[in-house]
Amino acid sequence: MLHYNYNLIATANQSGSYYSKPTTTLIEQSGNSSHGFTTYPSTGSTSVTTSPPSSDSCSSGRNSSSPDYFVSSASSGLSVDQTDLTVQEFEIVQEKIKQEGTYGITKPPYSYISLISMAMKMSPKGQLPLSGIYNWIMDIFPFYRDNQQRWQNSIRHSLSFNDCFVKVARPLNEPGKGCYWTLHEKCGEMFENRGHLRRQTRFKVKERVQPKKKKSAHSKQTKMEIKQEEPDEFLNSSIVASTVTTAEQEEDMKTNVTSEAAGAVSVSHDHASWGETSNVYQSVISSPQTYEAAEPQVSINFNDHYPLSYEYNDFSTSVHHPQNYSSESIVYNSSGTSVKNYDGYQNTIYSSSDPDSARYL
DNA sequence: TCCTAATTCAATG
DNA sequence: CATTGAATTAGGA
Repeated sequence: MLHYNYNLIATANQSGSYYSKPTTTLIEQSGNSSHGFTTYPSTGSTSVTTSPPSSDSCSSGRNSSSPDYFVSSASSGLSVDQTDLTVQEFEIVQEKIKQEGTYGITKPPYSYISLISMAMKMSPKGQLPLSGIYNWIMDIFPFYRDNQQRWQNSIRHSLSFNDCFVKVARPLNEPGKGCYWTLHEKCGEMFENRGHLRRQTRFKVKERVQPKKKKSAHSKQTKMEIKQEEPDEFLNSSIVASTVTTAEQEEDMKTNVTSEAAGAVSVSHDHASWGETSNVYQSVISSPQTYEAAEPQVSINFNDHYPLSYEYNDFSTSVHHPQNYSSESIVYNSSGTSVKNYDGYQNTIYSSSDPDSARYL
């Protein structure tokens, strides 16, 4: 079976790692495959543990040229873990890439939420700066090399709005701006059932209660419910501090995600701007909390987030991308941010608002 | 058809 | 870059 090879190449240097985009090569795979994408081990139906960056598989001392950094159960002949549909989605993406050289210019059938999740899960540390998310998306899905202003704004909105994404402070001695983003340790597989377009339920850590009633309260707000408050300790649990998801926390999560706790609830305020219990509409915003920096006490070099360079086949530079996209290597600086941009890539093949794009998939 | 998740525009810090 | 609001679009039960 043919697979793209995303071998890790240990060529990181002190000035930071970089991605290189080598020439396209297909490698013959037998048995276990190099999947090309990676996810964290899925340990259960309710949790994808966003493991501390320090335990990222990328830095676990494997042979640098071994593709086993990328784990695939789907193409190994084993049954696919139902909780790990992300892997399956990746398989689909890869198939598409194999056929067409790139995912193609069509709009991928994934929501921004799922794109962000994929990018994070694929990254060596499970966390990426905003620019890293942008670049990953553009690398894999050429569609998003257009209309950047629009969708990138949406990405930012998604990151801020959804509790499943949490900020991780940039290590103190690491230059660069912006923080890292990672998945909440207990957001689970958000797209368990079916596609990656719409989740059944939004993952919420804690309901943000509207601090003050805006006048002109709208009709939409009539039908609201009060959801159960999450224990403070849950809210405050550091995402980098706990690898283990306790049974209790599992319960919390389930409750959190699915409950509508009739007649809840004592509200404990740990954020000044959170008002009293009241109705919530869809604008329940996550706490603007920033988690502790990853491995703050560990010596940090610039390669912490991209400890190793890796190269992958250049599916994004194949036949289907417009000519004005040059395929030179993407070089990531110390913060994992690509210095390459697609600014010159404003072709007009698409309108991102083209509702019909997906039908070509 | 309804509920609400997702997207978009855009103001503000 | 990040947060938030509001309006709109759209997935899918």
